[in-house]
Amino acid sequence: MVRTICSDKNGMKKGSWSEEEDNKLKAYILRYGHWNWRKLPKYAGWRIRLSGLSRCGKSCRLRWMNYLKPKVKRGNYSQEEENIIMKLHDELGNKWSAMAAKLPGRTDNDIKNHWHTHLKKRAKQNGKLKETSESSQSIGTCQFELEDSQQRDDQEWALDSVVDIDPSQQTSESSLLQAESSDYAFNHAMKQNMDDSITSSSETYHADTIETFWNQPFLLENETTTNDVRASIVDHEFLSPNSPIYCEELLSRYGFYY
DNA sequence: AACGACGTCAACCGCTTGCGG
DNA sequence: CCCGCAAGCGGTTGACGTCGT
Repeated sequence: MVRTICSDKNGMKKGSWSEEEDNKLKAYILRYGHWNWRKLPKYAGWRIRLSGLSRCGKSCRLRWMNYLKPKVKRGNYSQEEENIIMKLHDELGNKWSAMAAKLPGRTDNDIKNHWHTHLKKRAKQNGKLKETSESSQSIGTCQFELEDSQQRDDQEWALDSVVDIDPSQQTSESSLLQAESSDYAFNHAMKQNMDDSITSSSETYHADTIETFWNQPFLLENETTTNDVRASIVDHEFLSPNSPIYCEELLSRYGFYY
């Protein structure tokens, strides 16, 4: 199922991601944001190719978007989700990203795969059914159900944006959503900081800081205190001082800090 | 048990789009 | 307006799993 690990001519690793790489990428993005995918691995691992992340930016982006990003659901499609995908495919064609936008937690890649492996056949069968019996009552009923479920899902998903969390955490989850919606501003600030850092006279210091990030061992929640972590995050110069909520939420959501 | 055919899905590739200089 | 770069998108690949013979 997974590709074997190999390298391209630039020494960039290809193939399946190891757990360690996942952890590093996740930790890096949670800490610094993804202000520039192409430069991410450069800043993150270029100087420390042997112990860092020797992946191209595209690969990093894909891994994050399809696998590591919070709230990404995989597999176990519900009947309603499948119905919606089929309906959307009817309307939109192979616009996987547009479909993903309407199916929170699902990625375009995942929907595409699910379509090709499960739903395409069903769609063909339905097509045949339609051909043989345009006015078939069963299909009419089916379409009603789809529209009905779509409306219901739209409502539920609006609420479900805050999903599978315990009620005591809902406030912070909402805050995270707010923080996520300001990703652009945050990433822009990050980029500014990074660009400044690279071009400034203190380049060595910043590069070393990032290098340290990749080389230092992961600290699990029980190895540090929340206050220490909070202080570490807020004190870190790469983080926007304007996004304490973001920091707070990373902690409450992931419970760790690298 | 062995083997081939088929299914699944993570990851890659190349093209398109959008944006800033 | 043009050019270059980065991100996004959709098609395709390929390795592993599963099933049938």
